[in-house]
Amino acid sequence: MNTLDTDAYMQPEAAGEGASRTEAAYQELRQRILSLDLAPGALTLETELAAMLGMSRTPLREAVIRLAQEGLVIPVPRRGIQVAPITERDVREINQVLACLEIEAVMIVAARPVRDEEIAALDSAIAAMDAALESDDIDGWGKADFRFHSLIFELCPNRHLNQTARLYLDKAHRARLLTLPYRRRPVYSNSNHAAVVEAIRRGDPETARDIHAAHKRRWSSELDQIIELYPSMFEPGSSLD
Amino acid sequence: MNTLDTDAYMQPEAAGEGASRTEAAYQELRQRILSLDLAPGALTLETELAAMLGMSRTPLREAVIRLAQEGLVIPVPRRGIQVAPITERDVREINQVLACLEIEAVMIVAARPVRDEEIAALDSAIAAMDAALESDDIDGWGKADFRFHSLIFELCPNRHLNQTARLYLDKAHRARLLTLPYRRRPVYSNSNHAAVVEAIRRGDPETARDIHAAHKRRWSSELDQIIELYPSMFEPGSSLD
DNA sequence: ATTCCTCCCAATGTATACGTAGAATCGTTT
DNA sequence: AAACGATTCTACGTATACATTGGGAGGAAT
Repeated sequence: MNTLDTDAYMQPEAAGEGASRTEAAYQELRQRILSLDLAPGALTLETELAAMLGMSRTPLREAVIRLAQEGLVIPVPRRGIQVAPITERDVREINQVLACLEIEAVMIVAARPVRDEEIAALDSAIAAMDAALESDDIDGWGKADFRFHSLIFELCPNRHLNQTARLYLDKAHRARLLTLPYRRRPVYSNSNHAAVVEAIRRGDPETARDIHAAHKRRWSSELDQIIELYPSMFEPGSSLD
Repeated sequence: MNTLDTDAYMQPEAAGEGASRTEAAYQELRQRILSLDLAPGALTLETELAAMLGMSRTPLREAVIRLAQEGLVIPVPRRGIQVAPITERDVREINQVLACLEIEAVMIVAARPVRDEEIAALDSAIAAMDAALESDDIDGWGKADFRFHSLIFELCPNRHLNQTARLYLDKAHRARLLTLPYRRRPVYSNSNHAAVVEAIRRGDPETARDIHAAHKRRWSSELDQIIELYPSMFEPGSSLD
């Protein structure tokens, strides 16, 4: 770390102590983008971002390159770094890929012996979803649902699948932050998830796949309705045009 | 120089002459890695790579970061940039993900109207595979096969799927460069591909999916045999896993 | 007023400088 | 001789300097 004399720009919290500045910038920006704290479509200059994060342009650029590779950011030559907009098309495409990966993952998980504690973790996530539904906590429901799907992928021994899926999971989550306020209460999701877990416990890949596929198909059409109802959702709030 | 048939360009701009040094380094290194020109597991210092490409460390690092994000390279803190090794596990995982994505893609393509010229392109790739098989040109067969699968994804309107799949296609291609010399003549692949194209032409998603799924399953088991026969294939001087 | 041209500036791409940390080497001690 | 310690040296992370280039503002001409 660079702690010679003028330590004017020290970050007191610094959870990730040993992490490099590049890594810190990457995590920070990623978090802000995924949480919509940085608005989709927003344009910011490298210099501004660097200043915002209290570092020079070098580590910032490296972080941005990583984010660009993930599709979370689009460097626009002379205008700045653009936070990836969320188009209607993106939402559909992302969910299609995610569904495909997730169905595969569910099948893989069900095809291998699963420990009780793993089942318990899944059940716990479903319980959290139920609880959130009871108290009309749609945000809490979203979090629990995200946790459930994360778990599915984590239980899957295919690291490549896991890694790629997480990327799409994150993107889907970001998109969902836009759609959540407009969704009706997602009642069937929970019973479907429970049925999938049951199939996993029984070690029944085909059933798990079918249930999950059906669930995904249902969600897809629900998404279509939402998109149709609120097409303005995806208007770039702070886009250049 | 080293121009393989993988003309997978990114969105920004064609990587030709006006490209930035970062872009040039990225393309060049990527090509070399995918063609096994840079051996899996090889360690090279940033300085050496920069010198090799005739540029300073800055653009080189940016290229390396992109490659690292794709999993083609692993920067090892004090030892250098490591070209991603190819483990047996990697091969299995990559093919599993790719199969999953490809089956989805085939279904999507078959579900939408396909123009004659698109069918023709697919047929042409299959013809090239046939011709290569006739003349025992296993390398030519690999290229044509790669082209066929690329086409499948390109005909798929889902850009996210396309992009992610291309990544896995490239990785799988790299792994296949190792296994190609050991493969028996892949006779059934061609008839399967032809059947898939036929299903696509008829607009029959389910059949296309089933055929392709069966094909992928068969290939997967063939791969298993190869791996079992030649486990030494995957041990260049890497020491991870 | 609109359009085109020119000039200026600022944002980026790239090179370089610099401090730090980790590894290897060499010397010392038991 | 082996183990431990100090020292040097090297590779990397980060900051900064610099050149280029594209874009926009302003002016002139129609």
